[in-house]
Amino acid sequence: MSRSSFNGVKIDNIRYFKKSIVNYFNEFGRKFPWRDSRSPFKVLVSEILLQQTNAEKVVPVFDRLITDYSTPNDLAKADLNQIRELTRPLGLFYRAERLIDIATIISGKYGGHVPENFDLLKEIKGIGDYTASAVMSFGFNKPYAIVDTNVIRVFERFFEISSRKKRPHTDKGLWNISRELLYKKEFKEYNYGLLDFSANICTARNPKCGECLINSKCKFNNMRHLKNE
DNA sequence: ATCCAGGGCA
DNA sequence: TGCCCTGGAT
Repeated sequence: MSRSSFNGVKIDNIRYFKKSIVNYFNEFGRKFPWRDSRSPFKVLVSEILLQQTNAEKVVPVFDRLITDYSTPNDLAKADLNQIRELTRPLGLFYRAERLIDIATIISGKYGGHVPENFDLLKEIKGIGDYTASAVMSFGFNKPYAIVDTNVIRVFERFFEISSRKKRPHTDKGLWNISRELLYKKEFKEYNYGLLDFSANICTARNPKCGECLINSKCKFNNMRHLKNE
């Protein structure tokens, strides 16, 4: 069995975890319009819209946005107020500017093509570690691991680890763990599965441990049982 | 009525 | 390190 460690804490059940997450996706994975296409631009737009935002609400906005502005060049030329109007239902109004700024850089500096390079993506203001990784994985079919707060929560609970960082998503150790856990054969299914599992089962509040398929090996759930009995 | 989760920037 | 903005939980 593969083993690793995080801050000195042993991590086991890695194989089991990977496989279970992929299985979860195959059975319960969510369908979203941005998951149908392998267009890096669509993936990028969707990830900007999804930040801090309920995925269900993003669907109609994404459809509209990607129809009216199907390329970075189109979006770069968009009227800010139009984009503000379109994204209004999602809140976080700075996103309208962010979308246009990102499209402008892609349009101007990269000839209208989303750069297929993690570091170049990160150079663009508005794209951080998570978004760059998501674009590489979902948009460019590259086996990049993802780390966001939801993913971290799953790791922390299942493996009973905990980041000491104030901002865990910047924790190098967690990124390393995530890379190790990445199921490289089906990394997309695994990454999507991780997101869906964290959104539907391993939620921040009131996690649905009762219907969780991997609860028997989950440290968090086992500890929970000990407390309640 | 409040509180908290949630990526990335300045 | 606070802030953006809203829904969901308490």
